[in-house]
Amino acid sequence: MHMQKSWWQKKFKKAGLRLTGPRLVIIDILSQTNNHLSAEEIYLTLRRENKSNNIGLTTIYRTLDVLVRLGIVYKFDFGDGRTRYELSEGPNGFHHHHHLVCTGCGHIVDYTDFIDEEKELLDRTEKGLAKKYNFSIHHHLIQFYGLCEHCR
Amino acid sequence: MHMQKSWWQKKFKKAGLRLTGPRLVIIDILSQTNNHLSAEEIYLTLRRENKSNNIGLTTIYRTLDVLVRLGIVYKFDFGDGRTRYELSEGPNGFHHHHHLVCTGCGHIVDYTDFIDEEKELLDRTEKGLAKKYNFSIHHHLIQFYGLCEHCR
DNA sequence: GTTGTATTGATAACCATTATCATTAATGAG
DNA sequence: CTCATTAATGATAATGGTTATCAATACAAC
Repeated sequence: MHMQKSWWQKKFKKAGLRLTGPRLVIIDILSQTNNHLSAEEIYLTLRRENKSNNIGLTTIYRTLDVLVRLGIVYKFDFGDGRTRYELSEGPNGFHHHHHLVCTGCGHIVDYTDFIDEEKELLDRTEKGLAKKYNFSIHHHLIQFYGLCEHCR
Repeated sequence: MHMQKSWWQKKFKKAGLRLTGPRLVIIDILSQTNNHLSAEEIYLTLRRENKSNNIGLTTIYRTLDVLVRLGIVYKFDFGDGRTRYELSEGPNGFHHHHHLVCTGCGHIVDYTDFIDEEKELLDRTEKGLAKKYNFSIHHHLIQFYGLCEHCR
């Protein structure tokens, strides 16, 4: 009786990488939250929840790197001096969104409004750019910056 | 016989900031290039061109910070571990563009294609987001990532 | 020119991230 | 299941971009 492999387990297999304890735990942490965690936040969450008290910070960084390379996790810079990460796909399938960043308090809004319109234009732009500049384009980044109601 | 004040000189005045030698030189460096310079690159360019051999790296960082606050310079993270800067407006007026980033070699293409279409959608999106999430939005960031022909 | 104060520069400190390397554990063969 | 191979881990130290400190300097208003 075998458990169904999840989407990311398949990616690990295909890349010839091992499915280790720390990697499972880190993906678990990321799948439990809607926040955009930094490496240190993942590390602290791990300790707090006793998921596995002895995963080193180094391993967190290395694992995140692997996850980004496999496309399982997206990497963001919101300007607060630390890199932040989020799962590219939730348990219920893709959940494509962009970000609205408050430059006052750092609050992040994940918005899905306008995504369809944006997507249409982005696809077109992407194709045009790829052809004109001879690039193979993998992904894009859209962020809006401003002040939220509290920081106004 | 007075020299006409440039657009950024007015911004300094309005903010009550002094127009110092180092600040003039740093803006000059930025206006001489189409590249996206890091603080250290500005520092080295300065030395190389003997613009003023004794401007400290600290001053570069501080000045860039001021310039960003005044909206004279835009700040970017292209994923190579150093912040990069470019003038928001060239000597010939605005020159709005977005960036295409090669994740292989770090090469950056400033593209203006599709900007008009993008602008229309972005304005609309911006208004919608501002209203729905009660933000005052100041600027946005769009980047495409991929591999250039050499890194393919 | 004088003066008050913002700005500067040398230095040290900071802190997120990466390199090192001996130890541990996932995986596949038998 | 057991073993051997080798990828992965974790403690520690190192790296490197950026920021804090503080005495010295220079801009700008009078």
